[in-house]
Amino acid sequence: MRSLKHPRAEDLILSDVLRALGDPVRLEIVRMAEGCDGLPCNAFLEAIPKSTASHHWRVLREAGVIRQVPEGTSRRNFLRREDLEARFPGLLDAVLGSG
Amino acid sequence: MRSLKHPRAEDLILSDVLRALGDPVRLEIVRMAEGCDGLPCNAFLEAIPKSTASHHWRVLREAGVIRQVPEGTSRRNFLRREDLEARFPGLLDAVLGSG
DNA sequence: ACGTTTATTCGATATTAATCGAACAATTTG
DNA sequence: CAAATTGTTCGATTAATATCGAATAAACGT
Repeated sequence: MRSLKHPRAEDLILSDVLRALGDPVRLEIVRMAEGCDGLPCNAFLEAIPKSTASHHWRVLREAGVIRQVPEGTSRRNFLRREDLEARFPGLLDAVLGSG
Repeated sequence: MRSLKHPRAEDLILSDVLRALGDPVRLEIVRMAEGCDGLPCNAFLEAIPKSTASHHWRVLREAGVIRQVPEGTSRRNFLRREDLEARFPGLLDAVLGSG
């Protein structure tokens, strides 16, 4: 369960980030992740099945929106605020700040 | 060729806007539209076929990113800056400002 | 009316993406 | 080692999207 590939900050691609965020479910995930650093992947397992959630976490990770850190059998999810800010200044704030 | 449906500013949906922008071709269109108010739809017809371009303009229009104003047999395309700014402050600038 | 210009719509195809159950993998704990 | 916990991967299905040529439509000029 190791080997989680994360793109480097300087390799983030804007259209990939926007597409990752351009899905209602993932937008919900990201909003939930805001202010909840270290959120586990099953954060809202009553709402959607494990495999679906896993898929969305993966899309977010591969786009560089979140970073996943294994911890036991679980893993903690972090928004890549600094990396996103460095590459696309103001973007994450704009996305999170909007109702 | 009339009846171009545009969503109202207050009805813009963030995930729709992000998905519209989350495509390399459309991002290119929007970047080109920046500073080129009134761009016609065939702005870069050497690059992509008419029908494909029309499709992308439509996605952008229906998401509320651009406004299309008929003018003769053509139509002028405008970024909906104010509307986007009112609904999602900082978003468009962040998208356009990033390399 | 006719042709030209500009753009949309249709139809078909191909690709990508979302969903979710079942099986599997990795880690921790007893 | 066995069981429990947490996620991933597989496989299948369904839905959405991208692409583009050909036909169509609308507005304009002559």
